[in-house]
Amino acid sequence: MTRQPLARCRQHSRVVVPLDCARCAVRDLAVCSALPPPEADALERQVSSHDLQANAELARAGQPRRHAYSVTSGMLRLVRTLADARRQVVGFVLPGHFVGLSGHPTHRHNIEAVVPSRVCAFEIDGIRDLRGRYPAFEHTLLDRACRDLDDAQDVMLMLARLAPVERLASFLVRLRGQMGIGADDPRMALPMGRGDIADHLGLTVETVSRSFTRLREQGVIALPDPHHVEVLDPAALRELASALR
Amino acid sequence: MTRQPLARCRQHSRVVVPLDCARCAVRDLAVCSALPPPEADALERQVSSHDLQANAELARAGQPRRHAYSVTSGMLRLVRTLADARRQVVGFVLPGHFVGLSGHPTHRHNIEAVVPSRVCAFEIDGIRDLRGRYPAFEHTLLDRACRDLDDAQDVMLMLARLAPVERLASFLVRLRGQMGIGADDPRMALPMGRGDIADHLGLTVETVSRSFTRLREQGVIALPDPHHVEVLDPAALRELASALR
DNA sequence: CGAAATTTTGATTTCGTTCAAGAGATGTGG
DNA sequence: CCACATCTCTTGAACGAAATCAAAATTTCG
Repeated sequence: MTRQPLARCRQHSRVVVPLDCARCAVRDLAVCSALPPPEADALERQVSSHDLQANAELARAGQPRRHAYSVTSGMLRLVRTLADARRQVVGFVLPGHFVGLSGHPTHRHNIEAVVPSRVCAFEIDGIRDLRGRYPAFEHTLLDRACRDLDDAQDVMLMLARLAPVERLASFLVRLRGQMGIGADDPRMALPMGRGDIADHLGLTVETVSRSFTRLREQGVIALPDPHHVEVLDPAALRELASALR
Repeated sequence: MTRQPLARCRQHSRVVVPLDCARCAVRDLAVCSALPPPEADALERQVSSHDLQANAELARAGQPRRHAYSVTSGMLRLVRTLADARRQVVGFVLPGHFVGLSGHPTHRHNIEAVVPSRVCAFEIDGIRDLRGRYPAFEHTLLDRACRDLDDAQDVMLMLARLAPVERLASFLVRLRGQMGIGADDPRMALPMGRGDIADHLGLTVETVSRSFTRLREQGVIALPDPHHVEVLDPAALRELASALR
C-alpha cells in the first residue's frame, strides 16, 4: 500500500539509443538467441533500444499492448495498482529477461524502471510474425512462459502461507537465483527500495524493515546499507525460505 | 493450513476408460482442437482416458513429470504443501483446461481430483514431438500459458492485498468466469470444500466461513447449502472483487 | 553541505487466527 | 429408506501478529 513516487515524465525519462545486438551483454540469455543469425538480423530491424531513468514508465496498465521488452541492463518492476492505491509488485525483471507477451490486447500492469535501465522493444506484430515463421522462437517463448508460471506459483505460495521473515528470506533466495549469484558469493545488491519489496511481499514497509532487522539480529545476514545484503548463514536463509523448491 | 483427507489409494481410485475423442464434451475447448483432424488421430493414439474418484491423486510433487492432462469432466486442484503441512491450492482446473506442462522435469505440485473427474493423459514426450511438428499446437500451448500467467498474477494481487471478503468475492467472480457462467445466471456450484477455498485464498476455514456469512448477511449472495451459491447482487460482488480486470 | 526522501524503531490498534463448541450435511449399513 | 456416525461447516471468545500511527535516525542527492 506504499505510495510510489510518480514516474518522472519529463522529456528525457526515455531515450532511444543506437542498437548494437552484436555487442549485446545478454545476447545468449535473451530470446534473440532463439533465432538463427540471418533471421536475428530481421529481428534487429524491428527492435529499438531505449534508455530509461529510474522510475520511468515503460507501459501503463490498460494501454494497448504494442511492444514486448527484453531487458539489457538495470531492473524493471511489474506493478498492479487498485483504485484505492493498494499496490502489488508482481515481479522484478532482470537483464536477459523478457516481458510483455500475453494474449491480452492491453497491458495488465505498469512496467517501470527500478533503476536506470536499458531495454530492447519488440513490435508485438513483428513477434507474432516471427513466432509463426520460426518454431524455435516460439519454442523458446513457451519455455520461458512455463518458467514464469512456475515462478508465479512460488510467489503465490509465499503470499498465501509464509510469515514475514520467511517471505523476506524466500525473496532474497529467489532474487539471488534470478541474478545468477553463486552460492559462494555472499554479497548481493538490492536495487529496489523497501516500498517495492513490501508491495512484492504483500507487507508494509515497516514490517519489511523489521524483518530485515530480525534477520540481521539472528546473524543470518549483514546490512552494510539498505541496498546491500551480505548472506552470513546461507543454510539458515534457505531453511527460512522453505517455499523454495 | 487445512489438513486434507488422504487421497484414497485403494485399487480403483483411478480407472482407465475407453477413449472417444469424437464425442469429447470439451473437444473444441481442449488443446486437441489445435491439431488438424488427421494429426488429431495421431494424438489420440498417445492419449489415455482416466476416471478419478474424489481426492484421487493424479500426480505428486517431486515425481518425474511423465504426462500432462486435459480435464474432460469434474474438477482438479493443484496443491503445494510445505513440510509443516501448510498448504496452498495454486489453482482449480476445469473441463477443457490443460495442466502439467512445464520445463521442470518433476511435478511442482500435487494434482488431485476435487470431485469424481475424467481426464485425458498425454505423454510428455509425445507432446514435445507434436510441439515440434505442428506449430499451431505449440501456438495454442503458448497462448494458454500466457493466459494462465495472467490468471496467476490476478491471484497474486488478491493474496497480497485483498481483505478476506474481497478475496472471496474475487474468487467467486473468477470461478464463474472459468466455469463460463453467464451474467444472467445467478446460480453456481462450489464443488470444492471450505478447506480448499481457504487454502486457495490464503485464509483459515473459519475466516472463509465468516466471509461467506458476511456476504450473505449483506445480501450479496444466498447460500442454499454450502456447495451452492446464488449471486443476488452481481454489481456488489464485482465491486468487492476489485482485483478483477 | 543541507534538504528531502527513505529507513528504522517504538507505541497502539485492529483484524485474522486460534481454540472451543455446536449445528448441519453426508454417506453407510441395517 | 431411515438412523446413526462422521465429517464439514458455522459461530463464539480470546489471543497475537501485523497494520497503523508517530517520530527519530540514516541515506541520498542536488
